Amino acid sequence: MLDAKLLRTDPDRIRRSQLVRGDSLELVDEAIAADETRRATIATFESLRAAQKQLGTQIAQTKGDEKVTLLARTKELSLEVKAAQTKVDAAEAEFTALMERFGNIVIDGVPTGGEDDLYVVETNGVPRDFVAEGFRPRDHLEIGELLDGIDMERGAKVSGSRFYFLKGQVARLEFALIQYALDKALSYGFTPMIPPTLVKPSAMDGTGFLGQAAADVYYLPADELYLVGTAEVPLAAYHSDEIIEADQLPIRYAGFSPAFRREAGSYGKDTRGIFRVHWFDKFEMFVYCTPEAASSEHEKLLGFEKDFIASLGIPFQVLDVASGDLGLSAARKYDCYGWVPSQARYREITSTSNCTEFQARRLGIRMRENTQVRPLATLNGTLCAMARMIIVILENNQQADGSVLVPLALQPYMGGLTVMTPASLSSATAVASTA
RNA sequence: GGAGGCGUCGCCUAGUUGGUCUAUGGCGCUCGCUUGGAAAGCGGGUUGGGUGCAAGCCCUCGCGGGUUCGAAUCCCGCCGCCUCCGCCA
Repeated sequence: MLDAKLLRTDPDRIRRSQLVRGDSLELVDEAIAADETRRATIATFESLRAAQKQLGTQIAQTKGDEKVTLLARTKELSLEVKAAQTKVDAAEAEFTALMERFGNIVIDGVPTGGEDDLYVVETNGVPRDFVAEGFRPRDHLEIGELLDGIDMERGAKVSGSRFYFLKGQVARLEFALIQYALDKALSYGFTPMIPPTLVKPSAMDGTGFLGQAAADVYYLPADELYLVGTAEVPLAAYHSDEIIEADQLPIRYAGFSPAFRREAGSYGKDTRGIFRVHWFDKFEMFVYCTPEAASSEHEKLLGFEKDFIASLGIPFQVLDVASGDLGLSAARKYDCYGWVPSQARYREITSTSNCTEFQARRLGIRMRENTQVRPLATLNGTLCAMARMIIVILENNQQADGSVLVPLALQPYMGGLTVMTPASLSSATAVASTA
């Protein structure tokens, strides 16, 4: 939600943002008109209501004939107040409906363009040269199957397409990632959280996922609950309708949860393996801070993501996401793309968004600074999306025989295991390395 | 799931025969006086939101409807919490 005042004080700021987002400019004028209508109806209502109150006070103080005289006047006034109230409700509803169609104001400096415009900010690490090493890199599914660690067929049998089982060594790899991510989050100063995965419509809507992204969300009509696509939703709604003292900020949570996505509109896209799935587990960072600190917090979140990815030895790029591809809530977004050898390109593995006050306004989250109460800023960032991190680990660390070296950082979390080995290879190796 | 009770401005609380409730008191917080400094004491302030330069005005007693000239107070629905029972990781 945008600041309604901005419509009156600086509509051009909104227009500029709409332009680079590729969103409607007419919407701005419609909203301004609706705002004026709304304010007029409110003014009418308030003056009528004031008159009614005054009359009511007089009635309470009088008796007898005088009271009867006063009462005779009240009925009509009451009807007028009710009519005015109805108009206010209608005008407010129309205004709100228009306001909810606005995406967040894009921060100056965000590159303009759409989904296909990739602005690479930096490249980190060097992809392995498999040609020089003399073998064709397998893709993650092939490796996963050799390790007897990813089972798509049974995933489909049990739950349908885009579902999977992680098994044995790869399941263990996820557990290691979870534990490692937790320790990393603690070292970054985050409070660990395990949030609910089913949320009410208000939480889903407040975080901006019921707008253009609504078709991508699982819904349980019998219970009026949504399955979250990210822990961002419960972590943002956690402080909804609260006022937080400014000296408590920033608040940093790292939430672990499953993420459910219908992937509507991505039929036929990334159908192989666990790159694009209906469910995966994820460690998500979430920050509440002052609007003034939002940009620097955003850089910090990006820094944590880079540190995490680099610590696992994955080559990656950082992208400054173009204005037209920001989604509803983000004012700026950085994606980290990890190197995927089988595709010989970088693919998205993490994403961090600065939502400024946009989500906070929708969710009623404010901060008190001295005597002033105003919306705060919220930011989110992926610490570790398990499925995709498993993909890049398996592919980047594979060896010619199908075994996979465990990243040094994860070895302590896998009981010292240094290599994941296909069942077809000598079991002596596996036994020796787990010992 | 069944039965009953409750839901007031940070916390606790008054209010329940509908009308000056523009919501009482305490705690906490805060400002001032006092003090060498502090405590105590005394005095003021303290729910949020909208609008306005301001004074002010309007909204807000879990949420949403209704009755009424008028609702914290009466009625209906919903939500949440507590107690007991049933079921169950």
